[in-house]
Amino acid sequence: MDKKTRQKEAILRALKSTNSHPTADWIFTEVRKEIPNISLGTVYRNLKLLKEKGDIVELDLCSNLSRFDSYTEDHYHFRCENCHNIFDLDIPVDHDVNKRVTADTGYKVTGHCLEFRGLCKECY
Amino acid sequence: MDKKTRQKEAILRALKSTNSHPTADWIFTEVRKEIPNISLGTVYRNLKLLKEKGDIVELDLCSNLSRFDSYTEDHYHFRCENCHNIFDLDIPVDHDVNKRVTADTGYKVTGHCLEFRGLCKECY
DNA sequence: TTAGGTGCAAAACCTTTGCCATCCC
DNA sequence: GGGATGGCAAAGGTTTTGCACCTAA
Repeated sequence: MDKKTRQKEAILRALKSTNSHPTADWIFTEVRKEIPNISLGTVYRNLKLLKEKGDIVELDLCSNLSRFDSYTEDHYHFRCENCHNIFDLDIPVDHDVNKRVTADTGYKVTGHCLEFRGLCKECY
Repeated sequence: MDKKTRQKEAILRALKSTNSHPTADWIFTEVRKEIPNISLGTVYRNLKLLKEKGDIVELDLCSNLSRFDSYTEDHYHFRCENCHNIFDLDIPVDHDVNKRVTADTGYKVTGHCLEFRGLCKECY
């Protein structure tokens, strides 16, 4: 298993050539310049292999994933990795961290998203 | 605009009846008990309307969204809300926060995901 | 009366998978 | 040779959209 192939090497090279956290489709477009008949399925399969091997990571990013809540106050979440439930956390939201990161990085930070993960009380 | 309809009211009621952060499909299943011929499209449309009105929120949760990175060290990200680029942040990762939240909440926290947002240096 | 909402189905996306050919080890 | 991989296309899952009909105000 884990053969070295042109496709896999080109995918890894494309990923290393950027720090823009690309999507599979971006990588596909990029690699196709070199291997015009590579298929998107191959890109997905190799990204999966590279991830399993630890050469790359699939990023945990925050985004609206069509999960809804009628509780509209700003709060943090905890996700159980066993039962996959998401729980509201009753801990204070750190609003000052936005200012601190703005000062530290130069980006104009207006908000943040923080999620904890592990095992819930039932699954522990 | 913003008419009151049976469908919209049932959707909001379903959402208020739970704190499980449901998906559109869960809401669809739930509301269908009351309005058997409601369509999934209507659920999506009303969730969008309710969100715009501020009655509900669509949650910002962390997840693997098929964005990849060859930089495998643990680090935080900043997302520009104007140009939508994602930048690596060169600030220390707070590993202790997992322990603190474990102590405060009773959940067994083993990791967290933190993302900042706002405007990047170019867009500011 | 009429702008906005609904149901239905099709389209649009994105990701995975099955199949068979092909390529390395 | 034979298991791993690739190309292709079809299948899956989720969300959006076009359209004709309906309904609340």
